[in-house]
Amino acid sequence: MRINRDQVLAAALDLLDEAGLDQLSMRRLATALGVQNGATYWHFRSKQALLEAMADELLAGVADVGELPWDARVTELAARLRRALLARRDGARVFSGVFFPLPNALAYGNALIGALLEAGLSPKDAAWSADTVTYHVVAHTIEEQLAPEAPDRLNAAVDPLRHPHLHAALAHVPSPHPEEHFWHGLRLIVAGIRTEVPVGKPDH
Amino acid sequence: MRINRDQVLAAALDLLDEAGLDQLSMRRLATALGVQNGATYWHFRSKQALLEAMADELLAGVADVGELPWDARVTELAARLRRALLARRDGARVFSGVFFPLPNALAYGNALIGALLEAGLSPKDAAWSADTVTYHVVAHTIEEQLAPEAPDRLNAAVDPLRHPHLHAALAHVPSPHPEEHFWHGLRLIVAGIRTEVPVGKPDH
DNA sequence: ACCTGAACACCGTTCAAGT
DNA sequence: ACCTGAACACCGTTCAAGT
Repeated sequence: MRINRDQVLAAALDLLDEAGLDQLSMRRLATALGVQNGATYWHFRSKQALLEAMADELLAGVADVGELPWDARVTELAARLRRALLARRDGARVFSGVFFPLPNALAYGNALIGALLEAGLSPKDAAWSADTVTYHVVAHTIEEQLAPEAPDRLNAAVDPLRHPHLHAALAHVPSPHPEEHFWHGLRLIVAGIRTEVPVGKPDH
Repeated sequence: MRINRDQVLAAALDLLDEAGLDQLSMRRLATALGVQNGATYWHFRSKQALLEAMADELLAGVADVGELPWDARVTELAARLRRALLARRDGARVFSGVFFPLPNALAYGNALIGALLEAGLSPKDAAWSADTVTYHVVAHTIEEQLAPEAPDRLNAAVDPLRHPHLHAALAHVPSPHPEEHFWHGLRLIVAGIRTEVPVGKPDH
């Protein structure tokens, strides 16, 4: 059997969908490719390197947004990142285990910071606000992709007397409407960013 | 050798500090306790159960905040959660691998939602805004605890021509001042929450 | 250049048997 | 009640040897 790097990457992403991140092993991957255990190591020098390539593959095209006012651009980039992570099982966890410096991730970071600089933020505020946006996208999406298990255990654990406030909000946590939940948090953050945009830099 | 549940938990947290989450194995833990591999399984039915107990142990006392205006209380809770996660190596990753329904985590969630309900938010907005705050704390702290490796690889990967905006902000990402970075994002989120507090509910 | 075969040094978990 | 000893079914990684 003869395989190339792209085939390994594609097979790894397919195996991710089938088995999930926790069951994704180099040995199962080799078997799926019809090859011996050691063979994939010629194409990726470690499992970590493969996971990084997978993470960046997920982000293909995420940074390609058109001309928009800064706040709509920030929102669009966040939404595109979320959709990209949702496209594969455990996509958000794969991405968060890796985080930065591969091509598509860099393009995303560059586009997001660019929108915030254009809004009039300092480089520092732009970088930090970009992180806040990305933290929300990734953390929200991780929870969204884990959600299946959560609700029953939580309902059983919350004592209305000991945790009255949590109990009052229990119908909304974890959210049965992840899409709205996502937008709510993103709107909050963009509203917060807007408060630090200097006056005289209106966006629309 | 005779051990009890508390000793296993304490030894696990010490091993976490020494070895880090990735090197924390049930076998190393047994060895540290001077006991055979199977022995810890009498006290915790799985590694996952042990990690959950560790996560909740980290959060001891986090919810114990005094009477404060709602926004100061939200800020205080977030800061206390961050400090609790920073207290042990990889604390944020341990917590994020587990997330909810143990006693100290429930107390934290209850206190945070309580502050937001008192601000005048609906249960839904309170629950969702609480999640946004917690996402920020956890994601920020994970990155803060990983930081050692990140900066050089990133500097090498950013091409000033291809990523001009990212390049302009490179001194701030990853942040050399995690404390300020944390407060910046938290302030943003609290400012965003303030925009959805109904009028006639001033807090100070 | 790219794969096989086989090994090394680990894992989490289970469970009969002991005390 | 709590631990030992030993096994089961896995891991990631390396590397001489083959083609």
